[in-house]
Amino acid sequence: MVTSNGTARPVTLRDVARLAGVSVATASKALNGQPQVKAETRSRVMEAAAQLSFSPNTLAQALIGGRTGTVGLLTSDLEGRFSIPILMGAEDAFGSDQISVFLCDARGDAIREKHHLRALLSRRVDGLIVVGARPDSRPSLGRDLGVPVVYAYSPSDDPEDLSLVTDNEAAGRLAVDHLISCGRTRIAHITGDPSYGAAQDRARGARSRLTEAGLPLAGDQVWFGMWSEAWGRGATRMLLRKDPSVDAVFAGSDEIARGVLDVLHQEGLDVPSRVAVIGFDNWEVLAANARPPLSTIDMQLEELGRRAAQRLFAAIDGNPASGTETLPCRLITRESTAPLG
Amino acid sequence: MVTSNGTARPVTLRDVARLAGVSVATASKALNGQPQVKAETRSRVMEAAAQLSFSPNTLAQALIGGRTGTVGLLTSDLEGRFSIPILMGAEDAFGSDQISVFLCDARGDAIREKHHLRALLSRRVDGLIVVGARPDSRPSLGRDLGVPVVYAYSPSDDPEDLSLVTDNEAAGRLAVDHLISCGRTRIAHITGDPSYGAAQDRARGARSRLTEAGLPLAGDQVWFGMWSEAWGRGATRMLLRKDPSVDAVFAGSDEIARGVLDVLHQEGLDVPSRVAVIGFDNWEVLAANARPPLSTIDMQLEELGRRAAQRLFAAIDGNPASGTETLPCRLITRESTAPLG
DNA sequence: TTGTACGCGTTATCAT
DNA sequence: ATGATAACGCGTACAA
Repeated sequence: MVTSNGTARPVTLRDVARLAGVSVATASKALNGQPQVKAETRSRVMEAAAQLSFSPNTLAQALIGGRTGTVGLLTSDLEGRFSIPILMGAEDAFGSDQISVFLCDARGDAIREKHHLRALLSRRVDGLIVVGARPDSRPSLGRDLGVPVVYAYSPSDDPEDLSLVTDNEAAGRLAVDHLISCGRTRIAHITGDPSYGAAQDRARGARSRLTEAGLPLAGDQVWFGMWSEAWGRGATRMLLRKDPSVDAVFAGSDEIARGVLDVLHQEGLDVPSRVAVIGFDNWEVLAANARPPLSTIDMQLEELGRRAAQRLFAAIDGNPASGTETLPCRLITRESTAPLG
Repeated sequence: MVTSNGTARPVTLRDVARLAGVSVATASKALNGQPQVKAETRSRVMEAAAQLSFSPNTLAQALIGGRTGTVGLLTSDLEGRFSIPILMGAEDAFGSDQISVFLCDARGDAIREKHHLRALLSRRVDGLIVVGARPDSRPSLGRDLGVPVVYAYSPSDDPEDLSLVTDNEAAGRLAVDHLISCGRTRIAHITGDPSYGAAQDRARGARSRLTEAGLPLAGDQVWFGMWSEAWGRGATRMLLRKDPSVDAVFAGSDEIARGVLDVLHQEGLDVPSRVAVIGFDNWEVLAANARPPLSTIDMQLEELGRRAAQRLFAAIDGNPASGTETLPCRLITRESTAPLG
């Protein structure tokens, strides 16, 4: 572990100044592009810096400037697949702006979250993004943290906070709208855990679009259950028994959709000619590799993460916002939905 | 954005000292549990600190101590599912030791990686963990970074670096061993991209275990292809045509295994009574929800991440290691493998 | 054009 | 037991 100055100590501006034969102040000015420095001096300093592969100690800079150029990303559920794209989008947006990201996973534990929060604040992060595990509201971190906070995916329960969420109701409308435009008239909805606000919102959107079109809900009910493939299979069997005439299924997740497809195959009902199926999440591995490839709704979570980063920027720069901002979902059409033959 | 001291400025030790009516030096000692301070004074300081909800500025501490208590996590592929568990394990191990983690995603781009590396070094991280996207060797970051580095999943191409990888050859042996112990004698191997060292290693392990047992490789070849469900389907069809007597399939990934299951169902071959299937990765959503639930190999990536963190600790504390350390995989038995009726 | 001096917040050393 | 002071690495107002 020997650095370029031949010791274990990192290279400092003093080392550069000494090598260039100037004072630290001049070295600082030269490297920071201040105009009041002779061209030849500047190049001598730059050369020295390069030779020692000097990189300024960000901590010292932060201590002066009051800004650390860091933000905290507080997630409750890294394992779940929803956090990741959001996190990627945010990381991407920050990375291009020279901001470094502290990652903290609270694992759904409030104690651990408090702990991480303290750590982040003592590191003087310039702001925080809180990424929830599920699309329901979560407790606010409070109003007086000293740094701006943006909530993504899970909105804060304090309306004064700024939250960014996906528009689940519109997504439900979108899915059903697509099935209708494929000429389907016997549309069913199989979805997951009814305690999820998102499940309710999507169902409401689906119902309202059906009503608009004067169409019934096939099976006469929304099939709530669990977010699993197995439930998709079970619900489909019940649905087919109750209403064999169904010609389209809107599934609340791609996992559920995979279960739906499985049973439709077993029953010899072709997709999409006999029954169209649309999923939710656009979880590529599941959706793109389904047989047939699955049409689905994309929540554009990476975009949500990017947007959260932008909002945080603005707040850091003194332009805070508040309230809940809703982002649209996008329809992805693959082969599991098509116009009726 | 008003902090507890009534201004926009974070609370400093001076504020605490003033409120407690002591000097900053004494306040510091009191809060840091130094013995040479009167009990009553200490409690007065603690109270003041609590009242102002003071938290020490880590930057200033780091500036003195030379240690920042931060590490960089440099990943090349956040999207891929292999980085996440490793990252979780590392974050977990660090979190419990008061270390904060900078997350950087290079997105497989060497330029971006260099960029992030510079940023991390200028933030004076105490160490780095480099998480690769695929289990093949990758270019070393170099020997003279000034901080210790641990490579996880993708080993460094410099043997002087410390790398932690999974034992793919042993994993291949393990999978086949399990199928043999289920009484299977016509075992085939369908796997992914042959340019992956891991694919080759697993295949080698599988072959060597078969040879030991005096068993042939069903289908007379390893079916290399792609890491996709579709390839699993295609390869299985070819396999069944070439060798209908096959009674077990070792799939190189759970995705491939899902494709295998799909075709076996279509062909009316029951799993596991007629054909046993074992996957690889223990990707829960795919494996646990398969029909039937899939036996598979778990790479214990979270443990690998934790281990990487430990090794980095040791190196930071002056006990560096080097070379490649290999971690074992674990067999997960579910219902897709069982003794022959 | 260059150098000196101070401050950022904290800890450690040395007096008191 | 407490306080004044230096030091960490850098940027910047000010003096030269």
